[in-house]
Formats: sequence, structure tokens, C-alpha cells
Amino acid sequence: MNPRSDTPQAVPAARRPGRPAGRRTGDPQSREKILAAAKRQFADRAYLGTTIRGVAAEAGLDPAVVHHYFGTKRALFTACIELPTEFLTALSTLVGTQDADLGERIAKLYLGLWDNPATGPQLRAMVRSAMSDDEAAEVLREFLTATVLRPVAAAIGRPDAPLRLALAASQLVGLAAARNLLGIAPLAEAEVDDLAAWVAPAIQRYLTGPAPK
Amino acid sequence: MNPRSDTPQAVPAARRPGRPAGRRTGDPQSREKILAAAKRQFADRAYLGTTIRGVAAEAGLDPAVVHHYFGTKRALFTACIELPTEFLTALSTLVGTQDADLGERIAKLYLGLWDNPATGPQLRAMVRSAMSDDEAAEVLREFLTATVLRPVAAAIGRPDAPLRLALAASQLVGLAAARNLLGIAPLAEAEVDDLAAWVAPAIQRYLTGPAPK
DNA sequence: ACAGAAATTCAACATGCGTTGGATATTGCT
DNA sequence: AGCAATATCCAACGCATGTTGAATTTCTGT
Repeated sequence: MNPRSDTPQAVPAARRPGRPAGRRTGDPQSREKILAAAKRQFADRAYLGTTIRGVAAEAGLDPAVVHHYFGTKRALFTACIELPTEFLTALSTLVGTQDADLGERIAKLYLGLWDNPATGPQLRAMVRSAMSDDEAAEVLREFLTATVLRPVAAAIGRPDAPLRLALAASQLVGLAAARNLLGIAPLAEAEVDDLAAWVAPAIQRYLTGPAPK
Repeated sequence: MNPRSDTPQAVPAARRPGRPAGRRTGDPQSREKILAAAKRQFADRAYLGTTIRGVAAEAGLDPAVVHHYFGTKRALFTACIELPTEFLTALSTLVGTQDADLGERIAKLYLGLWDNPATGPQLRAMVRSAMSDDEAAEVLREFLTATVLRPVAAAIGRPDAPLRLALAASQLVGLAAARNLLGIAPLAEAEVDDLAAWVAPAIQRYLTGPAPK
């Protein structure tokens, strides 16, 4: 503390500039601030392009606080891509019922998830990172097969159901990526309902139509 | 380096360990080796996950050689994603002709490009990096619209051609990403011709079918 | 009132990165 | 034979990163 210490030993103290250390008054929202900033950055720059320091800066905090709450960057990422389960169950039950409007209802629900501010960033972060990071790819693959493809395949009950669902999923993921990640103009500017009407027949045919040849 | 130097000055010389510096005998293939290694790594780990040092190591060279030939990492990347123009013109002329098999022929040609060892790595590198890097995304968007979407839209000549083509492209990109990047099982294991038969009706409908509603 | 837990700050470490500069060896031209 | 161009290696710089540790302040429960 004293500028002129009376002992010749190392004097690590004397913290003068910046805000003082220590706990802030009021209930701490740092964890939520970090999560929000991290979701935004993972969604925009994928796993490798996102830095702990950048997240901390956007949240207005010290990088060490991020580690205090989440430990490692990987743990922060997995905390960011957890989706509200309500949507997943809605999707599953929806696809379980077979009818002529199935394709359109799936497409609308799915595109709505991407435009929803509560779930869109997670989806963007997931797909963006899965394309450039092996571990994230495994997370997405596991998520797709476990919570979407497998249960729905069982509900449909055809022998070629896994292939059919994978085809439908590839169309939907490709559409969302082109629209929300790459920003291909005609898709990015289109309305959800119009897009759903366009892709609905394709989804419907993949799921319930006749096999080719 | 020398334990007993005869001059008290700095002695930078006396390079002893490792291979000697200087030009190798025989025609230098280093540029091609670097390109091959870089294509592989950009395709596998996207732009940010690829390091000059890693590329140099795979090519068995010093990182400085990479800079000697390509200057910067960005320049190396753009050198890697240049596609042979023959394929592009083949695609363009193919889509210019309208008939009932158009969807299937497009799908086969496109999926073939991804499985072709001469063009697959570039496509993988392009799409992978476009998902995580802004500049790469612009390259892909420009490539898609300029060499595929725009000319073909002109050939089709419908007012909603841009949207129709973007939808077809989203299906194809999504299919290739799920199959070649994410490794979704039923798609990764399927034959090109079978997949083409499945997606052909969707492509055909996007391009020439009736508009919805 | 007090002790422990929690929250925050700063400083630093070790690592890996892209990039640069200089030294050295080989080639090809004249 | 000699000389410019080319190719290669090594060492280092400056910077950013994830992560750790210690110090400090506030809060909470008793």
C-alpha cells in the first residue's frame, strides 16, 4: 500500500487504478450476462472464432469471471447450446402424428425455431460450430439422431425411415443454413410461411411418399 | 552456440543441427505439396482451425516456405478454394437445358463433385470455412450466386427463378453438408445414385414445378 | 459480531499463432 | 567461372489465447 515500503521484500499490493476488487452490491447477474454474450458470439463466429476474452468484454466483465462460473471454454459452449426441452418435445410429438399437412407443420415449426430469439442463437451456434469443430459436430449429430431422427423414425415405422428422415433433415438444415447463416438473398428475405409452403411437399414426400425407382 | 567462441561478439553462424539450409536438388514440388496439405486441412478443420505451421508440418517443410510461396494465410486459403472451371461450365450448361431429368442430372453431377478427390476438398473447405468465417462466407455466396444461381436463373426465365434456385441450392448444400461434413449415417453410407434418385424430384419441382398455394 | 462463502479484480504464465529477417545452399544463365 | 535468382532452414518478434493464483470486497448465515 505504502508507496515507500519499509521492507525490501516484494510488495505485490498497492492496487490503485480501475474499479476496486471484490464482490459488487446487489444480486449478481454476471452468469446470465456471460451466457447471453457467449450465445451471441458462438452463433456469429463459431467455436474457434469466439474467445473468452471477447465474451467477457461484451459482458463487461473480467475474463477470470467466466472461468469462475463455467470453468473452461468447452463447458461454456455446451452450456450455450442447450435448447429448451419444450421445443424438442413439441417437435417430436408433432412428427409422431401422420397426416397430409405434416410436412408443412414441421417446416413452419422448424423455421420458427430459427427465427425465435430464445432458440435461434443456440441453433446458429450449434450448426456454425459443428461445421468447423469435431466435438461440436458430434454434439449436433447426437442431438439430431437422438432427439429427432431416432424417435421419429420409430413413430413412422418404415424400414427406410432413417434414410427418409435424414433426407428431410438435410433439407431443413440446408435451408436454415442458407437463410440464417450464409444469408443467401432470396431465402433470407422470404417469409417463414412462404418458405414453409415451398419446402413442405419435399418434406412430405421424404417422410411418406413412394421410394424412388 | 560454440561453447568457446573466439570473438566476444555475437556469432549467429555455426548452424549445426537439423538439415542444412539452402536449395534442394531436383525440381521443387514444395508448392504443390503445400497446396495439397492446405486443401486437406482447410477441408477438415475450416479456416480458423487450420494453421500454417500444421500445413507446413504435413508437407514436411518449414513454415517460412509457406510464406515464401503464398505470402499470407488468407492468400493460401483463396488459392485452395479455386475450382477447376470445367466443372462449373459443365454445371451451367447442364442446368440451362430443361427437361424431365434435369433434377436427377443436377443431383448426380453435384454429388459427384463432392466425391471427386479433385474437387471435393475444395468444396469441403469452402463450405466449412464459410460457416465460421465472414470472408469465406462472402466468397461462397459470391460463388454460388455468380457462377450458379444467376446464370441459371436467366436460363430458366421465370420471375421467381432466384427463389426457386436458392431453394434447390439449399437442398443440395444441406445434403452435401449432412453427408460429407457432418457424417449423418444414412446419408454418408448411401450411394450417390440412390441419393440422387431421392432428391431428384425435389430439385425438379423447385426448378420447374408449380408454385405453392 | 463474526466467519465462511461468493464475487470480482489484476497480474502473470505457458503456449501457440502469423509473420519477418537473415543465413546458407543449390540452380541456371552467361 | 561467376553471379543473380531461387529455395530452404533457423531463430525470433509481437501478439492473442486459455487458464491460474492471489488479493480484496461484499454478502449471508449464525
